[in-house]
Amino acid sequence: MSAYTPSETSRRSGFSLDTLRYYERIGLLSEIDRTPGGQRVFSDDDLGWLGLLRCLRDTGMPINQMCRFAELARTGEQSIADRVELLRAHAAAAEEQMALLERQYGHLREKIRYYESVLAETP
Amino acid sequence: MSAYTPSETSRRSGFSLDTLRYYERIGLLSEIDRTPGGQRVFSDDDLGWLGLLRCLRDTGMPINQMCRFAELARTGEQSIADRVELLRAHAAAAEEQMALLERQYGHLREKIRYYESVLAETP
DNA sequence: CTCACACCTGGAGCGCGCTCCAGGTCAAGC
DNA sequence: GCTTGACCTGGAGCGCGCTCCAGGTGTGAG
Repeated sequence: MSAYTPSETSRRSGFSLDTLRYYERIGLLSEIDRTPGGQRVFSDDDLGWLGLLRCLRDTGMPINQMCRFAELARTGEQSIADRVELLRAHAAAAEEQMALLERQYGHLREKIRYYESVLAETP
Repeated sequence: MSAYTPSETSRRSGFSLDTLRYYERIGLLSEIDRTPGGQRVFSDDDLGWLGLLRCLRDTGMPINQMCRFAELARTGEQSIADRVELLRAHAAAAEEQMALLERQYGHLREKIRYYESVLAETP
């Protein structure tokens, strides 16, 4: 169970220092340890949680939904069913997003091929 | 070569009326026909262009890059090489985005499975 | 002709997700 | 002990991509 400075945590999580503080302010991060002087000390658990937040962000979950998830997580084991439901709903949204992205990516490739054919015809 | 009212165009393109006007203002749409009274009349070409814009948006291209693309498109055939280059760069970005999304989606599914196993153990 | 509703313009406002700042405090190396 | 650089807080500001508004005009049905 290591301890990490804010900058180390930023480096490892990929969130900026400001973002880490912001996340704490809005309740996405809670109970972050402090030195006697008041500076944050992050734990492996915190890094794990940040990894989950990163995963949710990268798959397009809006902040307020992440807050809801964090809130559930704070209530302990009893909320696991709710949490898994939230994650499943989000996974479904991510699937739709991936499908849309792939479809439009296909159109994009078509468009590129079309332009290439125009280029080939008039050299 | 049909003509479409703004609301019809909105319906078909999926962009709101406000967005259509906004796109015209910032130069993403140009030369939109008008009635003698000043109301917009969209053509099939416009709809096609809007389809392309939709594709670029959905694959995450930022507005200012789309503006650059639109600008190139206005200069005619001579810019096709530049346009195709821009699209290829964007396609590469979209590929990265898809890869990230899929990776994180995988983590999400793992997390869900983990929660499900916790649920299964303590019923 | 009238009415209702779609549309027009310019500009302000908004929601999101950070990011930056001022003005201070803490901690580690010399 | 001093310096230096990392860190603290509260709050303001920002960039993006729209979205909304007020106040007015166009247009098509009846």
